[in-house]
Amino acid sequence: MKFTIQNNDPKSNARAGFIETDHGNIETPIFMPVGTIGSVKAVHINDLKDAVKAQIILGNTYHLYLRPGLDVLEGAGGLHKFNGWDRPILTDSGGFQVFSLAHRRKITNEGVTFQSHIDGSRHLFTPERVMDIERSIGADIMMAFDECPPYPCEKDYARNSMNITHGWLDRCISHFNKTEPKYGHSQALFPIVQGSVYTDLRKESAEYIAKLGCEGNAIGGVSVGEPIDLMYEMTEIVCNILPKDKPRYLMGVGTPANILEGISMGVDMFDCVMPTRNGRNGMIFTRNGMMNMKNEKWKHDFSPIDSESDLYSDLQYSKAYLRHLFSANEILGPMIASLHNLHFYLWLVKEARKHIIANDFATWKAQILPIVSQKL
RNA sequence: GGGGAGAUUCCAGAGUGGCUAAAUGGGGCAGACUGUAAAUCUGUUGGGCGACCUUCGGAGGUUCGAAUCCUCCUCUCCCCA
Repeated sequence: MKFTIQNNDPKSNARAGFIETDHGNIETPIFMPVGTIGSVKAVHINDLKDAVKAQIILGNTYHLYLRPGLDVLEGAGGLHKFNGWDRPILTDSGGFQVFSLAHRRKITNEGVTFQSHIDGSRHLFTPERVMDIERSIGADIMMAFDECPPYPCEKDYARNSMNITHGWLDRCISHFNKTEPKYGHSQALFPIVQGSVYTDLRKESAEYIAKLGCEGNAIGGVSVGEPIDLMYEMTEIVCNILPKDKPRYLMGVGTPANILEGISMGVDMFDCVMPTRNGRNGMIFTRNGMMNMKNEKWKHDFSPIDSESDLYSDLQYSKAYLRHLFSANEILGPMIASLHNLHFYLWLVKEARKHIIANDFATWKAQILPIVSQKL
């Protein structure tokens, strides 16, 4: 994996670049659709490639390990072959599930004992085990196994959690270096900065990770319910410490506004369930603001879903029809909305990239941010 | 023609003397959603939007008090001829 910066925005820390992987290049800043269980919910691979123009998607170690399981994934020849996505894939390590499935796990220095949310069976995840699983999945970018602390979180807990994450990280790197990719393409390992909302912990964690010289670095433990200003504050602190010549990944973020702010702080990669989950729940993001397509106000609005978009379905279907699909609980509604939202998110980062290269990102951001954030 | 059951708030459907503006479900309306246990979850749904007023087929009656009891009327459904 190789990261090249093409241009730095003169008035912010935003930068445009590209990442080269064995499955193709990724232009940054980039948004990565989330495909937890090996599928970006409600969206076909073909649409993801041709309509959304997604460049990289996510998978999740914990979920894929439980189902379909490693025998199936290895039998298929890795996740790329299994789901037909031949572009880059990033796998989250299951660290977020340490947080989201908090009531069914136990954390020790050794690792985490999980109880499966599917059948209640117990599983032990250690850093070594997670590296092995991510090797079996075959992601181009593997995330280190971390603990994502909740918010709010006492400082003592946050410090201890950060130290555990750092200890696990050392073991991840060591095991990563001892093992080989299984499918002939190279894999990179990204460590994850933690430290909750405490500036000194965040600095300590970022400095710890900056020294390791990994191929890319991630900021975790944000977007877990903390005030947005705190998220921005932590992101900024960490970005200023992480190496400039390596991609920075802000995990789990976020709204269009969050992404624009993140880019201006120097973040290169984002992922979030919001475009797909909110899409399934009837909410769409557009360059003119956010719309709840279930609302009565669209009932007789026969104009295209998004007339400024170049996505076929945005022009083909009307707002009234999309509202009807949601009212009738038709599966096509979530499909159209998810596709639309992903297309918009990818459009947004592509536009941002264009303006970074044109040296007017900050101006453009100031202009578009209030517009995309409003409710229609 | 004979016998029986029933009419409840947008719909379906509980309720059978006061705790009932009325269960529950559906529908409607609105909100939430940030490394996905999510095609999910939450709120609200007579009016005035205060301690107030009008509701449970219609009219009358019993009672301190009725959606709930009585009388008549209207309509619906079922069974037997």
